[in-house]
Amino acid sequence: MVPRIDALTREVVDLIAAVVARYHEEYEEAAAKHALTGAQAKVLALLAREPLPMRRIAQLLKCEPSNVTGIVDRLEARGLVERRPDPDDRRIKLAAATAAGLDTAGRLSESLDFAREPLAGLSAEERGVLRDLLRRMLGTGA
Amino acid sequence: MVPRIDALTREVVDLIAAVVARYHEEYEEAAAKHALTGAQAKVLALLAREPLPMRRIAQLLKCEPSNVTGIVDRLEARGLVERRPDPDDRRIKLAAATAAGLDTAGRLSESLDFAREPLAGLSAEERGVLRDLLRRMLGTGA
DNA sequence: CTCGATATTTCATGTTGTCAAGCAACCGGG
DNA sequence: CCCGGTTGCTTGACAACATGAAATATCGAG
Repeated sequence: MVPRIDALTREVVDLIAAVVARYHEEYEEAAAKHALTGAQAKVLALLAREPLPMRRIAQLLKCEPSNVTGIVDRLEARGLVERRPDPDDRRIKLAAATAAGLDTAGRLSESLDFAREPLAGLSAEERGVLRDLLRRMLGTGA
Repeated sequence: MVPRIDALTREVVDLIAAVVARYHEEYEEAAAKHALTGAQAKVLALLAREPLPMRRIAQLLKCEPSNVTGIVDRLEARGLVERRPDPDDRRIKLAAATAAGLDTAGRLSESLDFAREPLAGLSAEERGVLRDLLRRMLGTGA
């Protein structure tokens, strides 16, 4: 039998759940401000950094490639993203942010206030401690 | 020039994003183990604590009541949840977990390993520090 | 009793997600 | 070269989730 979770761990898990809920809420809200869904905002943010093959987007989003087709379709229909051929492999289609897409992505990341808001109450030193703890939490992955 | 968000805060935000992504992944996975979707698991977990009016579920899920109708429909079709009349107000329908629902909810929460896995690497003292930092992050949002 | 507010459902619609099937293009061994 | 297997993407059918508007039933105040 698995040992029971102690009260402290339980509380930390609940706090993490609260952080997750709040992060999501703010992310969707920020995306909606630009008439984007969460998934669309995520893809646009990825493509604002560099063009990516459809397959790669699916890997990063942990979903099926056929799903990415639809999301990119909608972004493309709004002129935020375009599909380009890959010069080295004609099977591959590179999704890339257009100028309008880059602009939207920029304004989107500015309105992601999750950064400033909840972390504002912590000192630089405390943020450093938090960073180290989160790093170690994520470090040993499965 | 002073960046809008310093590098340390940026990194903490990225780490939080990673935690959020991982939390979701594991939550969906745990739900899928019991043939539930994430939304269904969430509602079932709520109802395992106490019966709730449809409207209240919608508030807790931050979605429209009409959406809850469908989710509860699916849970009810599988015998995990039932709708009861509210003795005090005949407009209200109380969604309540059945015995089977309570059983599933119990096994579900056991398989939510997010607790043990990533936190296992931290000492009790470190978990205490993490708890305090998260509390303050969520506290007032000031 | 009547009127407005509340609780839920139904319907239409759109987005996200899966899976299976299909097509085009790459790549290896003959 | 060509052939067969693999890879990358799209299409189609379908389910779940989400919203908004409209319908129904009930409550509560005047």
